[in-house]
Amino acid sequence: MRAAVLTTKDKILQAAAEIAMEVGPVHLSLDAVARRAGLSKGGLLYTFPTKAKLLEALVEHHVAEFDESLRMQEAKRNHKVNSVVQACIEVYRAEFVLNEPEPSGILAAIANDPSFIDPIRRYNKQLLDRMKENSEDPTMALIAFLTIEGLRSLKLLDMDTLTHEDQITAIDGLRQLFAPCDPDKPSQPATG
Amino acid sequence: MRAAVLTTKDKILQAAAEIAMEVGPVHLSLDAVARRAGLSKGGLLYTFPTKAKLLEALVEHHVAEFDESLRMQEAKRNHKVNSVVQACIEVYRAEFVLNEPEPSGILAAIANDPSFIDPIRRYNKQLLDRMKENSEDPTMALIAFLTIEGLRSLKLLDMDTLTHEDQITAIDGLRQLFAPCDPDKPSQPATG
DNA sequence: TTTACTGTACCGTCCGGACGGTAAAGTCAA
DNA sequence: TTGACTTTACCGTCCGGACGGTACAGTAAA
Repeated sequence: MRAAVLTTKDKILQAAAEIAMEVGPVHLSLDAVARRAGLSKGGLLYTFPTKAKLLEALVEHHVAEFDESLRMQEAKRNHKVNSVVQACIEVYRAEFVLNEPEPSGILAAIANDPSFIDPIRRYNKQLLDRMKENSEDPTMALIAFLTIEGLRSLKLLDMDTLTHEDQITAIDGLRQLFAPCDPDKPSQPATG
Repeated sequence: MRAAVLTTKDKILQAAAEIAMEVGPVHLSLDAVARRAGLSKGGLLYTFPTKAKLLEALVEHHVAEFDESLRMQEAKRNHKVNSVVQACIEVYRAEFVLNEPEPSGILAAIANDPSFIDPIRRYNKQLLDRMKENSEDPTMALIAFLTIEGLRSLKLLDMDTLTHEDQITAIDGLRQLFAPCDPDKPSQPATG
Protein backbone atom coordinates (compact mmCIF):
# COMPACT_ATOMS: atom_id res chain seq x y z
CA MET A 1 0.00 0.00 0.00
CA ARG A 2 2.86 2.39 0.81
CA ALA A 3 3.94 2.76 -2.78
CA ALA A 4 7.05 4.62 -3.80
CA VAL A 5 4.94 6.34 -6.44
CA LEU A 6 2.36 8.93 -5.62
CA THR A 7 -0.49 7.41 -3.67
CA THR A 8 -4.08 8.16 -4.58
CA LYS A 9 -4.35 10.35 -1.49
CA ASP A 10 -1.33 12.37 -2.52
CA LYS A 11 -2.61 12.76 -6.05
CA ILE A 12 -5.92 14.02 -4.73
CA LEU A 13 -4.30 16.43 -2.29
CA GLN A 14 -2.07 17.81 -4.97
CA ALA A 15 -4.93 18.17 -7.43
CA ALA A 16 -7.04 19.97 -4.85
CA ALA A 17 -4.28 22.40 -3.99
CA GLU A 18 -3.61 23.14 -7.64
CA ILE A 19 -7.23 23.76 -8.49
CA ALA A 20 -7.73 25.93 -5.44
CA MET A 21 -4.85 28.13 -6.48
CA GLU A 22 -5.98 28.35 -10.07
CA VAL A 23 -9.67 29.09 -9.75
CA GLY A 24 -9.92 30.15 -6.13
CA PRO A 25 -10.91 28.08 -3.10
CA VAL A 26 -14.58 28.92 -3.57
CA HIS A 27 -14.67 27.07 -6.85
CA LEU A 28 -12.89 24.01 -5.58
CA SER A 29 -15.35 21.23 -6.34
CA LEU A 30 -14.99 17.54 -5.70
CA ASP A 31 -15.81 16.86 -9.34
CA ALA A 32 -12.91 18.97 -10.51
CA VAL A 33 -10.55 17.42 -8.00
CA ALA A 34 -11.55 13.92 -9.02
CA ARG A 35 -11.11 14.76 -12.69
CA ARG A 36 -7.64 16.20 -12.19
CA ALA A 37 -6.55 13.43 -9.86
CA GLY A 38 -7.58 10.97 -12.55
CA LEU A 39 -10.41 9.16 -10.83
CA SER A 40 -14.14 9.35 -10.54
CA LYS A 41 -16.05 11.27 -7.99
CA GLY A 42 -17.09 8.01 -6.39
CA GLY A 43 -13.47 7.03 -6.07
CA LEU A 44 -12.62 10.36 -4.54
CA LEU A 45 -15.40 10.01 -2.01
CA TYR A 46 -14.12 6.55 -1.22
CA THR A 47 -10.73 8.00 -0.32
CA PHE A 48 -12.04 11.09 1.45
CA PRO A 49 -15.62 10.47 2.62
CA THR A 50 -16.39 14.20 2.83
CA LYS A 51 -15.00 17.41 1.49
CA ALA A 52 -14.15 18.43 5.03
CA LYS A 53 -11.94 15.38 5.45
CA LEU A 54 -10.09 16.27 2.29
CA LEU A 55 -9.47 19.81 3.46
CA GLU A 56 -8.41 18.59 6.86
CA ALA A 57 -5.91 16.28 5.23
CA LEU A 58 -4.63 19.19 3.17
CA VAL A 59 -3.81 21.15 6.31
CA GLU A 60 -2.35 18.16 8.12
CA HIS A 61 -0.18 17.33 5.15
CA HIS A 62 1.11 20.85 5.01
CA VAL A 63 2.00 20.99 8.68
CA ALA A 64 3.52 17.51 8.66
CA GLU A 65 5.76 18.30 5.71
CA PHE A 66 7.00 21.50 7.24
CA ASP A 67 7.60 19.84 10.57
CA GLU A 68 9.58 17.06 9.01
CA SER A 69 11.81 19.48 7.12
CA LEU A 70 12.26 21.58 10.22
CA ARG A 71 13.26 18.66 12.38
CA MET A 72 15.79 17.55 9.83
CA GLN A 73 17.35 20.99 9.78
CA GLU A 74 17.29 21.21 13.54
CA ALA A 75 19.00 17.86 13.88
CA LYS A 76 21.99 19.30 12.05
CA ARG A 77 22.25 22.06 14.61
CA ASN A 78 22.11 20.27 17.97
CA HIS A 79 20.14 22.81 19.98
CA LYS A 80 22.74 25.51 19.60
CA VAL A 81 21.70 29.09 20.13
CA ASN A 82 19.42 30.36 17.35
CA SER A 83 19.26 26.91 15.85
CA VAL A 84 15.46 26.96 15.60
CA VAL A 85 15.44 30.26 13.76
CA GLN A 86 18.26 29.08 11.53
CA ALA A 87 16.48 25.83 10.78
CA CYS A 88 13.34 27.74 9.83
CA ILE A 89 15.27 29.97 7.51
CA GLU A 90 16.87 26.97 5.85
CA VAL A 91 13.54 25.21 5.43
CA TYR A 92 12.12 28.20 3.67
CA ARG A 93 15.27 28.54 1.64
CA ALA A 94 15.15 24.92 0.58
CA GLU A 95 11.51 25.22 -0.47
CA PHE A 96 12.39 28.32 -2.40
CA VAL A 97 15.52 26.96 -4.06
CA LEU A 98 13.86 23.71 -5.07
CA ASN A 99 10.94 25.79 -6.27
CA GLU A 100 8.73 23.22 -4.65
CA PRO A 101 5.37 23.15 -6.38
CA GLU A 102 3.38 23.30 -3.18
CA PRO A 103 0.42 25.57 -3.88
CA SER A 104 -1.78 26.89 -1.13
CA GLY A 105 -4.31 24.21 -0.35
CA ILE A 106 -4.59 25.45 3.17
CA LEU A 107 -6.22 28.58 1.82
CA ALA A 108 -8.95 26.36 0.43
CA ALA A 109 -9.37 24.78 3.82
CA ILE A 110 -9.59 28.09 5.63
CA ALA A 111 -11.96 29.43 2.99
CA ASN A 112 -14.33 26.54 3.62
CA ASP A 113 -14.12 26.72 7.36
CA PRO A 114 -11.86 29.08 9.32
CA SER A 115 -11.49 26.53 12.11
CA PHE A 116 -9.41 24.35 9.81
CA ILE A 117 -6.54 26.67 10.54
CA ASP A 118 -6.44 25.59 14.18
CA PRO A 119 -3.68 22.98 13.78
CA ILE A 120 -1.50 25.60 12.12
CA ARG A 121 -2.34 28.05 14.86
CA ARG A 122 -1.22 25.57 17.48
CA TYR A 123 1.87 24.55 15.57
CA ASN A 124 2.99 28.11 14.99
CA LYS A 125 2.53 29.03 18.62
CA GLN A 126 4.76 26.18 19.69
CA LEU A 127 7.28 27.04 17.01
CA LEU A 128 7.47 30.64 18.09
CA ASP A 129 7.90 29.63 21.71
CA ARG A 130 10.76 27.36 20.79
CA MET A 131 12.35 30.12 18.75
CA LYS A 132 12.18 32.55 21.61
CA GLU A 133 13.54 30.09 24.17
CA ASN A 134 16.35 29.11 21.88
CA SER A 135 17.32 32.64 20.94
CA GLU A 136 19.67 35.14 22.52
CA ASP A 137 17.36 37.98 21.68
CA PRO A 138 13.64 37.18 21.85
CA THR A 139 12.77 40.37 19.99
CA MET A 140 14.93 39.42 17.06
CA ALA A 141 13.49 35.91 17.17
CA LEU A 142 10.07 37.47 16.85
CA ILE A 143 11.16 39.53 13.89
CA ALA A 144 12.71 36.49 12.24
CA PHE A 145 9.52 34.53 12.75
CA LEU A 146 7.47 37.33 11.25
CA THR A 147 9.81 37.78 8.33
CA ILE A 148 9.52 34.14 7.42
CA GLU A 149 5.80 34.35 7.98
CA GLY A 150 5.80 37.27 5.56
CA LEU A 151 7.63 35.24 2.95
CA ARG A 152 5.29 32.32 3.45
CA SER A 153 2.19 34.46 3.20
CA LEU A 154 3.34 35.99 -0.06
CA LYS A 155 3.72 32.49 -1.40
CA LEU A 156 0.44 31.41 0.06
CA LEU A 157 -1.38 34.23 -1.67
CA ASP A 158 0.66 33.71 -4.83
CA MET A 159 2.07 37.22 -4.64
CA ASP A 160 5.06 38.03 -6.80
CA THR A 161 5.87 41.11 -4.76
CA LEU A 162 9.44 39.97 -4.30
CA THR A 163 11.62 39.15 -7.26
CA HIS A 164 13.79 36.08 -7.19
CA GLU A 165 16.71 38.31 -6.25
CA ASP A 166 14.74 39.98 -3.49
CA GLN A 167 13.98 36.62 -1.98
CA ILE A 168 17.60 35.59 -2.05
CA THR A 169 18.53 38.92 -0.50
CA ALA A 170 15.94 38.52 2.23
CA ILE A 171 16.95 34.98 3.05
CA ASP A 172 20.65 35.81 3.06
CA GLY A 173 19.94 38.87 5.17
CA LEU A 174 18.13 36.74 7.70
CA ARG A 175 20.87 34.16 7.63
CA GLN A 176 23.42 36.79 8.43
CA LEU A 177 21.35 38.26 11.25
CA PHE A 178 21.21 34.84 12.85
CA ALA A 179 24.56 33.49 11.80
CA PRO A 180 26.00 30.74 14.05
CA CYS A 181 28.69 32.81 15.80
CA ASP A 182 27.57 36.36 15.92
CA PRO A 183 27.81 37.86 19.39
CA ASP A 184 27.41 41.38 18.04
CA LYS A 185 24.25 43.31 18.39
CA PRO A 186 22.81 43.46 14.87
CA SER A 187 21.09 46.84 15.16
CA GLN A 188 23.16 48.40 12.38
CA PRO A 189 24.32 45.60 10.13
CA ALA A 190 26.85 47.00 7.68
CA THR A 191 26.76 44.52 4.86
CA GLY A 192 29.72 43.94 2.60
CA MET B 1 -16.11 58.02 13.69
CA ARG B 2 -15.54 59.57 10.33
CA ALA B 3 -19.26 59.78 9.77
CA ALA B 4 -22.12 59.21 12.15
CA VAL B 5 -24.02 57.63 9.27
CA LEU B 6 -22.35 54.67 7.64
CA THR B 7 -23.22 54.63 3.97
CA THR B 8 -25.05 51.63 2.59
CA LYS B 9 -21.94 50.63 0.69
CA ASP B 10 -19.85 50.70 3.84
CA LYS B 11 -22.41 48.73 5.75
CA ILE B 12 -22.47 46.08 3.05
CA LEU B 13 -18.69 45.91 2.82
CA GLN B 14 -18.39 45.58 6.57
CA ALA B 15 -21.07 42.92 6.74
CA ALA B 16 -19.43 40.93 3.97
CA ALA B 17 -16.04 41.07 5.64
CA GLU B 18 -17.49 39.99 8.96
CA ILE B 19 -19.40 37.07 7.54
CA ALA B 20 -16.42 35.92 5.52
CA MET B 21 -14.29 35.85 8.63
CA GLU B 22 -16.91 34.07 10.69
CA VAL B 23 -18.05 31.30 8.38
CA GLY B 24 -15.32 31.32 5.76
CA PRO B 25 -15.28 32.95 2.34
CA VAL B 26 -16.87 29.92 0.71
CA HIS B 27 -20.07 30.43 2.64
CA LEU B 28 -20.30 34.13 1.96
CA SER B 29 -23.70 34.43 0.31
CA LEU B 30 -25.42 37.56 -0.90
CA ASP B 31 -28.45 36.63 1.16
CA ALA B 32 -26.43 36.57 4.34
CA VAL B 33 -24.66 39.83 3.51
CA ALA B 34 -27.95 41.59 2.82
CA ARG B 35 -29.42 40.28 6.04
CA ARG B 36 -26.49 41.44 8.16
CA ALA B 37 -26.23 44.79 6.41
CA GLY B 38 -29.87 45.35 7.24
CA LEU B 39 -31.33 45.46 3.77
CA SER B 40 -32.98 43.19 1.28
CA LYS B 41 -31.24 41.16 -1.35
CA GLY B 42 -32.80 43.39 -3.96
CA GLY B 43 -31.32 46.40 -2.21
CA LEU B 44 -27.92 44.75 -2.09
CA LEU B 45 -28.05 43.92 -5.77
CA TYR B 46 -29.07 47.49 -6.42
CA THR B 47 -25.90 48.73 -4.72
CA PHE B 48 -23.58 46.04 -6.06
CA PRO B 49 -25.05 44.55 -9.24
CA THR B 50 -22.95 41.39 -8.92
CA LYS B 51 -21.05 39.55 -6.25
CA ALA B 52 -17.85 40.23 -8.14
CA LYS B 53 -18.39 43.98 -7.91
CA LEU B 54 -18.85 43.65 -4.17
CA LEU B 55 -15.64 41.70 -3.78
CA GLU B 56 -13.79 44.13 -6.00
CA ALA B 57 -14.99 46.98 -3.82
CA LEU B 58 -13.82 45.09 -0.75
CA VAL B 59 -10.28 44.95 -2.10
CA GLU B 60 -10.30 48.54 -3.32
CA HIS B 61 -11.56 49.73 0.02
CA HIS B 62 -8.83 47.87 1.83
CA VAL B 63 -6.06 49.27 -0.34
CA ALA B 64 -7.46 52.79 -0.27
CA GLU B 65 -7.68 52.84 3.52
CA PHE B 66 -4.15 51.59 3.94
CA ASP B 67 -2.83 54.06 1.40
CA GLU B 68 -4.55 56.95 3.09
CA SER B 69 -3.08 56.04 6.47
CA LEU B 70 0.34 55.53 4.96
CA ARG B 71 0.34 58.89 3.21
CA MET B 72 -0.64 60.62 6.41
CA GLN B 73 2.22 59.00 8.25
CA GLU B 74 4.63 59.77 5.46
CA ALA B 75 3.61 63.39 5.41
CA LYS B 76 4.88 63.70 8.97
CA ARG B 77 8.27 62.49 7.90
CA ASN B 78 9.13 64.58 4.83
CA HIS B 79 10.97 61.97 2.77
CA LYS B 80 13.73 61.51 5.31
CA VAL B 81 15.73 58.29 5.21
CA ASN B 82 13.68 55.26 6.25
CA SER B 83 10.53 57.34 6.39
CA VAL B 84 8.55 54.91 4.27
CA VAL B 85 9.44 51.95 6.46
CA GLN B 86 8.73 54.00 9.57
CA ALA B 87 5.40 55.12 8.19
CA CYS B 88 4.43 51.53 7.48
CA ILE B 89 5.34 50.48 10.97
CA GLU B 90 3.26 53.28 12.42
CA VAL B 91 0.28 52.42 10.24
CA TYR B 92 0.36 48.88 11.44
CA ARG B 93 0.86 50.06 15.00
CA ALA B 94 -2.11 52.40 14.78
CA GLU B 95 -4.34 49.64 13.40
CA PHE B 96 -3.17 47.40 16.16
CA VAL B 97 -3.50 49.92 18.98
CA LEU B 98 -6.94 51.05 17.88
CA ASN B 99 -7.83 47.39 17.49
CA GLU B 100 -9.55 48.37 14.29
CA PRO B 101 -12.32 45.90 13.54
CA GLU B 102 -11.27 45.38 9.96
CA PRO B 103 -11.75 41.68 9.25
CA SER B 104 -10.29 40.04 6.19
CA GLY B 105 -12.71 40.67 3.38
CA ILE B 106 -9.90 40.48 0.91
CA LEU B 107 -9.58 36.82 1.72
CA ALA B 108 -13.13 36.40 0.52
CA ALA B 109 -12.26 38.19 -2.68
CA ILE B 110 -9.19 36.07 -3.32
CA ALA B 111 -11.10 32.92 -2.45
CA ASN B 112 -13.68 33.73 -5.09
CA ASP B 113 -11.20 34.69 -7.74
CA PRO B 114 -7.43 34.86 -7.24
CA SER B 115 -7.14 37.69 -9.75
CA PHE B 116 -8.89 40.00 -7.31
CA ILE B 117 -5.58 40.25 -5.52
CA ASP B 118 -3.98 42.04 -8.46
CA PRO B 119 -4.48 45.57 -7.12
CA ILE B 120 -2.81 44.55 -3.88
CA ARG B 121 -0.02 42.91 -5.83
CA ARG B 122 0.61 46.11 -7.74
CA TYR B 123 0.32 48.28 -4.67
CA ASN B 124 2.73 46.20 -2.64
CA LYS B 125 5.29 46.14 -5.40
CA GLN B 126 5.30 49.91 -5.55
CA LEU B 127 5.42 50.14 -1.79
CA LEU B 128 8.41 47.85 -1.56
CA ASP B 129 10.21 49.79 -4.26
CA ARG B 130 9.65 53.00 -2.39
CA MET B 131 10.89 51.40 0.81
CA LYS B 132 14.06 50.23 -0.82
CA GLU B 133 14.78 53.55 -2.52
CA ASN B 134 14.16 55.41 0.66
CA SER B 135 16.25 53.16 2.86
CA GLU B 136 19.92 53.15 3.76
CA ASP B 137 20.02 49.41 3.67
CA PRO B 138 17.77 47.72 1.07
CA THR B 139 18.18 44.36 2.74
CA MET B 140 16.86 45.66 6.02
CA ALA B 141 14.05 47.41 4.17
CA LEU B 142 13.13 44.06 2.71
CA ILE B 143 13.13 42.46 6.12
CA ALA B 144 11.02 45.26 7.52
CA PHE B 145 8.54 44.86 4.70
CA LEU B 146 8.35 41.14 5.27
CA THR B 147 7.99 41.50 9.01
CA ILE B 148 5.04 43.81 8.58
CA GLU B 149 3.67 41.49 5.93
CA GLY B 150 3.99 38.72 8.49
CA LEU B 151 2.05 40.70 11.05
CA ARG B 152 -0.60 41.55 8.49
CA SER B 153 -0.94 37.98 7.33
CA LEU B 154 -1.44 36.72 10.86
CA LYS B 155 -4.26 39.23 11.20
CA LEU B 156 -5.63 38.36 7.80
CA LEU B 157 -5.83 34.70 8.71
CA ASP B 158 -7.09 35.55 12.19
CA MET B 159 -4.13 33.87 13.81
CA ASP B 160 -3.46 34.57 17.46
CA THR B 161 0.09 33.28 17.22
CA LEU B 162 1.44 36.45 18.77
CA THR B 163 0.17 37.66 22.10
CA HIS B 164 -0.61 41.30 22.60
CA GLU B 165 2.77 41.68 24.26
CA ASP B 166 4.55 39.92 21.41
CA GLN B 167 3.02 42.33 18.97
CA ILE B 168 4.14 45.33 20.98
CA THR B 169 7.60 43.81 21.24
CA ALA B 170 7.75 43.20 17.51
CA ILE B 171 6.56 46.67 16.61
CA ASP B 172 8.91 48.34 19.07
CA GLY B 173 11.72 46.17 17.84
CA LEU B 174 11.07 47.26 14.29
CA ARG B 175 10.77 50.86 15.36
CA GLN B 176 14.16 50.66 16.99
CA LEU B 177 15.79 49.02 13.99
CA PHE B 178 14.59 51.85 11.81
CA ALA B 179 14.72 54.68 14.31
CA PRO B 180 15.96 57.98 12.99
CA CYS B 181 19.68 57.71 13.67
CA ASP B 182 20.35 61.28 12.62
CA PRO B 183 21.37 63.19 15.79
CA ASP B 184 19.82 66.37 14.39
CA LYS B 185 16.45 64.74 14.22
CA PRO B 186 14.53 64.30 17.47
CA SER B 187 13.16 60.82 17.99
CA GLN B 188 9.44 60.18 17.97
CA PRO B 189 7.68 60.11 21.29
CA ALA B 190 6.25 56.72 22.10
CA THR B 191 2.70 57.62 22.98
CA GLY B 192 0.26 59.46 20.80
C1' DT C 1 -40.08 62.54 -10.57
C1' DT C 2 -36.01 60.46 -9.28
C1' DT C 3 -33.35 57.92 -6.00
C1' DA C 4 -32.86 54.33 -3.19
C1' DC C 5 -34.36 51.02 -1.80
C1' DT C 6 -38.06 46.67 -0.02
C1' DG C 7 -40.21 42.20 -0.83
C1' DT C 8 -41.53 38.32 -3.30
C1' DA C 9 -41.25 35.01 -6.61
C1' DC C 10 -38.68 32.45 -9.46
C1' DC C 11 -35.00 30.24 -12.67
C1' DG C 12 -30.92 27.59 -13.86
C1' DT C 13 -26.88 25.78 -12.38
C1' DC C 14 -23.69 23.84 -9.53
C1' DC C 15 -22.27 20.96 -5.92
C1' DG C 16 -21.87 17.76 -1.94
C1' DG C 17 -22.89 13.55 -0.88
C1' DA C 18 -25.54 9.17 -0.83
C1' DC C 19 -25.95 4.88 -3.08
C1' DG C 20 -25.68 0.85 -5.79
C1' DG C 21 -22.80 -1.39 -8.46
C1' DT C 22 -18.10 -3.89 -9.88
C1' DA C 23 -13.65 -5.61 -11.01
C1' DA C 24 -9.49 -7.03 -9.20
C1' DA C 25 -6.70 -8.68 -5.41
C1' DG C 26 -6.17 -11.22 -1.38
C1' DT C 27 -7.52 -15.08 2.03
C1' DC C 28 -8.37 -19.64 3.12
C1' DA C 29 -10.38 -24.12 3.62
C1' DA C 30 -10.85 -28.50 1.12
C1' DT D 1 -5.63 -25.89 -7.46
C1' DT D 2 -9.79 -24.55 -6.96
C1' DG D 3 -13.81 -22.46 -5.58
C1' DA D 4 -16.03 -19.38 -2.01
C1' DC D 5 -15.83 -15.42 0.19
C1' DT D 6 -13.98 -10.82 1.76
C1' DT D 7 -11.74 -6.54 1.13
C1' DT D 8 -10.08 -2.79 -1.48
C1' DA D 9 -10.51 0.57 -4.61
C1' DC D 10 -12.87 2.41 -7.30
C1' DC D 11 -17.17 3.88 -11.14
C1' DG D 12 -21.53 6.24 -12.55
C1' DT D 13 -25.81 8.09 -11.43
C1' DC D 14 -28.94 10.66 -9.01
C1' DC D 15 -31.00 14.02 -5.73
C1' DG D 16 -31.90 17.83 -2.66
C1' DG D 17 -30.51 22.11 -1.55
C1' DA D 18 -27.97 26.32 -1.90
C1' DC D 19 -26.76 30.15 -4.41
C1' DG D 20 -26.28 33.88 -7.95
C1' DG D 21 -28.98 36.47 -10.47
C1' DT D 22 -33.53 38.28 -12.72
C1' DA D 23 -37.90 40.41 -12.75
C1' DC D 24 -41.00 43.29 -11.11
C1' DA D 25 -44.33 45.65 -8.29
C1' DG D 26 -44.42 48.70 -4.40
C1' DT D 27 -42.81 52.66 -1.36
C1' DA D 28 -40.96 56.49 1.14
C1' DA D 29 -38.20 60.46 1.09
C1' DA D 30 -36.01 64.41 -1.32
